[in-house]
Parts: sequence; C-alpha cells; structure tokens
Amino acid sequence: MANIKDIARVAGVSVATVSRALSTPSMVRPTTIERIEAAIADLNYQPNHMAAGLRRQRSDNVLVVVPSIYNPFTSAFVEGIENVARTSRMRVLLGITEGDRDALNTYTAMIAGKQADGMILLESNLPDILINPPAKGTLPPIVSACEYPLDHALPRVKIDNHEASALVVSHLAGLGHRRIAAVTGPIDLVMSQDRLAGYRLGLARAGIEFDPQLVHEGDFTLQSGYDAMVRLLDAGTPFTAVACSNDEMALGAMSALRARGLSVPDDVSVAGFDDLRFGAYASPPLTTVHSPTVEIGEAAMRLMLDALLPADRQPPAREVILPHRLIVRESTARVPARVVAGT
Amino acid sequence: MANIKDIARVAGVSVATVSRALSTPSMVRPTTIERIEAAIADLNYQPNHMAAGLRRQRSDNVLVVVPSIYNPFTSAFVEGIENVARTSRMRVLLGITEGDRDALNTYTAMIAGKQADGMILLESNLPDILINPPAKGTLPPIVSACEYPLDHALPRVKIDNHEASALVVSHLAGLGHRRIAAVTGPIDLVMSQDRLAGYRLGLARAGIEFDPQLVHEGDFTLQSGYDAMVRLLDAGTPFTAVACSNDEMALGAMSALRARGLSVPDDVSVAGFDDLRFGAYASPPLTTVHSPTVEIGEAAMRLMLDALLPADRQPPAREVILPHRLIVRESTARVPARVVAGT
DNA sequence: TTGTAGGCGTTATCAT
DNA sequence: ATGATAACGCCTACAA
Repeated sequence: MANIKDIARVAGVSVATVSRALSTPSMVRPTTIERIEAAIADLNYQPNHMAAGLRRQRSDNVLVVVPSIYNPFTSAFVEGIENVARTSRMRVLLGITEGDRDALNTYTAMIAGKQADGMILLESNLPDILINPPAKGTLPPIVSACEYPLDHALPRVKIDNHEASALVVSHLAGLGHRRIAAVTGPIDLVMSQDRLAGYRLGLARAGIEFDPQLVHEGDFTLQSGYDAMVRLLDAGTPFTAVACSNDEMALGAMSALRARGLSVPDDVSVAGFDDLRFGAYASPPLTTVHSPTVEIGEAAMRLMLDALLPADRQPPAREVILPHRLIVRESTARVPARVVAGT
Repeated sequence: MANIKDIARVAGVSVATVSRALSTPSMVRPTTIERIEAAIADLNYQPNHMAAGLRRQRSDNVLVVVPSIYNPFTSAFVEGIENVARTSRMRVLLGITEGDRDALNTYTAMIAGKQADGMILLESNLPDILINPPAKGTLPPIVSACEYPLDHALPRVKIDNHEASALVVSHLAGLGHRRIAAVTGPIDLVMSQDRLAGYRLGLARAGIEFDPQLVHEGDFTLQSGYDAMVRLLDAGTPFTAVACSNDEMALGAMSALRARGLSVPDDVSVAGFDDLRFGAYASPPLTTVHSPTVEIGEAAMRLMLDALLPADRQPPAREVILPHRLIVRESTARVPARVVAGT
C-alpha cells in the first residue's frame, strides 16, 4: 500500500505538503494540489487512519454501549447515533454488555486505550470509573441516554417519562376507566421508576386511588408483558385497562388477553409506550406514546461531539429533553359495561 | 497517560520486556512479570491500541455494513456478529448505507485505510472493488450474508431460501389451499428471487398451477406488506392463503386483512418468513419459517476470522448454509369453505 | 507556499 | 530471559 511518502515522491513535493493538501487544502497552491491528487489517484493511495490517529491522539470512534441491540428500541437509537456520526467523520463501535458490569468496564477502558474517543451509554449500570472517580485525572467523555445516573452531571438525553406516562393514564381515565393496571419495567431502572411515578401522577390527576395490586413488574420483553398480564388476570383484582411501560410488553399483554379469549379493547384497553412500528400494525393497532427514539440517538451523538471539542470551546454538559406525544389507536376504547375480573 | 516506557522505567526493565510480558508472557520470567504488573497497576497503564495497530498493521475492527439497523432482522444479525467478535478481541464498526452505493464504497475504502481489517456485508449492492477488481493487488477480506453476489466466490452464509419457501407452500397446500398468493421482497435481490422460486417449487410439488396475478412485490417493510395485501384484495383474483417473504410483510398483510374486516385464519391464512419474536405474539400468532438470524451473524463473523488468518493457515472460502424449520402457529388453518375474492 | 525533522507508542528483529 | 533499536505512517512546529 502506498504511503504519503510515495505520493510526495511522485508529485515532486514533500510529505508535509501532501499532508496539508489533504487536511488543510487552503494552505496549498491549487496547482500543487492537482499534482498531488493525480499521484493519489495513480497510486491508489488511502491515508492510514491508525497512523494519523496515533499522531493526533484521536480514533474518531464513539463507543455505543447497550445491553443488547436485538430489539427495535435500541436499534432505532443506534441508527440515530450512526446518522450523525456519519456526517462528522466519526464511526460507531458497538459494545454489547448483556447486562454484565465487567463488560461495561472493559468497554470503558477502551477509551484510555485510544480505541474510542468517548462513550454513549444506553445502560442502567455505571462503569466503575464514574462510581469511584479517580482523585486526579479527568473523566472520559460519556453521554448517557434514557437511563441516567441520578447523582452525576453527565450530558444526557431523554424524554419526560413522568409526564408521558401521566398522559397515557389521563387518556384512559378520559375514556371512563377507573381500574387501570400498570405493567412496569425493571423497577431498579430510573426510567421504570419515572414511568411508574407518571402512572401514579395520572391516577392522582383523575382522582383515582392507587392500588398496588394492579401494578406488575416486567422486564420490557414481549414475554414479560405476556406473563404480567397472566398474573394480573389470575390475581382476580378487577381492571378495565392496562398501561404498559413499553410497546413490547403491551403487545405481549395483548397476546395473553387473546389467549384467554378476552378482546382488546372491548374487554380491556391496552396502552404501550415508545411507538414501535410493530404497534401500528398490531391487531388492534396499539395506542401508545411516541418516543422520538432515532432523534434521541441523534441528540446523544451531538452531545458527544460537543464533549469531544477542545476544552476551550466546549459547551457545558447539558440535559436534552425531547418531546413526546400520545398516539391514540384502536387498542383503547371507552370502558366496557361489565368488568373483567380475571380467570 | 502512562506509556510502555514509563512502565519499563518503573519496573526496571526494557520496553521490549514489558511488551512481551503483555503479549507473550510465556517468554518472560514470572518474577519479572510481577514487577511489571505492579507498575501497570501503579501507573494505571492502558496500552495504546492505535500505536500497536500501526505497528502490527491490524485494527482489530470488522466493519459490518447494512442498509439500516432499525429492524429486528438486521439487529439480530449484528448481535450475532458482536457475540463472536467479543470473544476474539475484535470490535464491530457499524456502517449504515441506506442503500447508497457511494456510502458502500466509502466503507470499503476504510479497509485500505486500516480502520477495519475486513467487512461483513448484509447488502444487495456490491462495492466497486468487487465489480471491477483491480488487476493487481489483493481483494480485502469480505464476507457476505444472506444476500449474495451470484458471480463471486466470497465466503458467505445463508439459509436455503429455496427449500424453506417451498416448505411454507407445502404446509399451506397440505391444509387444502389451492389459491395461494405470494408477497415477495424487492425482486432484484437474489434472496427475493430465491424465495419466489421456492414458492413456485412448492406450488409445483402440490400440483398447483402458478398464477402471476397472485404475486405482489413488497420491500420487506410492514407498510409494504399492508399495501400488497390491499392490492391483492382489490385485484379480485380469489385466494385463500398468502405466503409472505418475511414476517414484517406478513404482519402488515394481517393488519390490512383486519382493516378490511377479514379474519386470519378463518378467511385467509397468512404465513411469514424469518421468525421475528413479534410474530409469536401477534394476533393470531404467525406461522413462519425460523431463520437462525443470530447464528447467521455468528457464522459470518467466524468466516471473517478465518479470512483474517495469515495466508498460509487460511481455509478456502466456503459457503455456510444454516438449517431452517417451519413453525406452525395460528395464522394458518384449513382452507375455508367460501373463498375471499377481494373488495 | 513549501521543506525538514521529531515524535506519537508500539512490536519485532537482532543481539547478548 | 532480556535489551537496544529500527520501523509502522502520519502530523506539525519550525525554518526557509
């Protein structure tokens, strides 16, 4: 493979000039640039990124760390990140943890090792370096998305989970529902807590008393939504609607309802959260809150670009909150005359 | 950040010894290793990956190029790749093309630029370097998945789309269906052609004549499945079952059927392809062909690791074909007495 | 506007 | 088992 020296020789200039022609063309005479470009085309030259990176102390890689990418929410998020990375000569390195803390720490170490310049986290766990920040030394650039550490001032992007959840419950209450169940995410996640709190807020606003019997915990998967609905039905506490903390669980819950011979929304209204495309094509189409997931990824990447700016030109770490909106489809309807009591 | 020289100084050895302690510990006396490790812990040393890469001419990155990652099929595939990359000290660099050929060529150039050691393609387009291979010079390591170029001997992994599609049609025919429609993927894709050919094969095996009126093209999205079903219904040609070339389109088709007040499977049987999790929780649960998508990703990454081996120890490029299986759920049933004729 | 040269942090070859 | 040292390919003062 040709290198910059070969180009210099063929174009009859010095390596410095070639380098400048490539990175600061304004500093090089146009005719010289032409000669250099001819040589580059001739020798099929491609700058060695590692050599440049070593010199500049920059890898131009962002590490995106997620528990798993095999679900539509995460992949929409990553798509957003890639969208803006691409326009900034940055690349995304994928890091999957499967929830493993060690893996997360290994990924964090990649920043010190110059494999990546910074890290975007869609994770509930925090790397050790944030939990026990080293006395001296600076922290690596980290942006957190959706799930955020309560006591760290990381740049972060999310939606207003609290109000969004309340919005769903208000919609249900507006339809006449009073017995509204909830299927939450893993309750140790701040995001799940926020959505649960929003559910309670919505209840309160409608003057409905909170009944702990009506809330069941899931883990954001289809199956967990199915299981939660089965538990809800078996418990026998009457309810006419259920607000699920994401669309996957809502779809799982609808599946369980169907398996029990119950109709959505005639017997039970079901609402989700996130607005996955699959929800729109479900039978019946799912009422949900639209979460601008791709945009969340884009915003996260922009925050990362900010964090990567030279220290003097760097804006302060900030929190971006993107707008949500309720999407009413056919899985929610007016409260039925008779009430489902399970089994 | 400390470097190998600092470690050498603190541990009282040469840089060469430190380097060996890290990469070939067997060549270093245990007591020396201890001293070195102490120094590493002391100074919080992290080897600079770019420097090592520059020297070894290896980035340890695989570039995974996909049209978009925002769909369950692709993300399952990428998850598989990451699974095995992680256990081989390799990282996956994500490249999204949105179907753009230029983007694809830009990604390919990254290999020459040492940003990645090779490329795994889940793409219908081929990079120019494969279409017009340079007379001299070797081709970069490329593995292709699912969609493959007919006239190139790239290492590749796929399933037997032909037989798998035929299997679905046989299942439908076994249920008594004779008027079986098809919703295909973009017909310029080899994979779509294979699945369509399999559909015809299944028809032939059941002694059913092929009717071009019953095949409609989609683009693998939910909406395109919906639209294809609408066209099918509006065309008025009677049919009692439809075999869709992927689950997304099948789900979209079911949604259209529902919108027209038709029941699945009472009026029309619907079958998909891929076995997305969402299919299992649809109403009704979707009959489909299981495609081992995560495993396809894993196999692709293993082929890549082979291709990255030193030339002398390199196995010949091969094609891996993974097994599929039919999954019968509730969206297919015996042919109804009356036949749906559309509108 | 262009050239010279030092150094980024490793690995690997060749000695010892 | 260990040490000295020359690359790897580029960028960027500094000089001209």
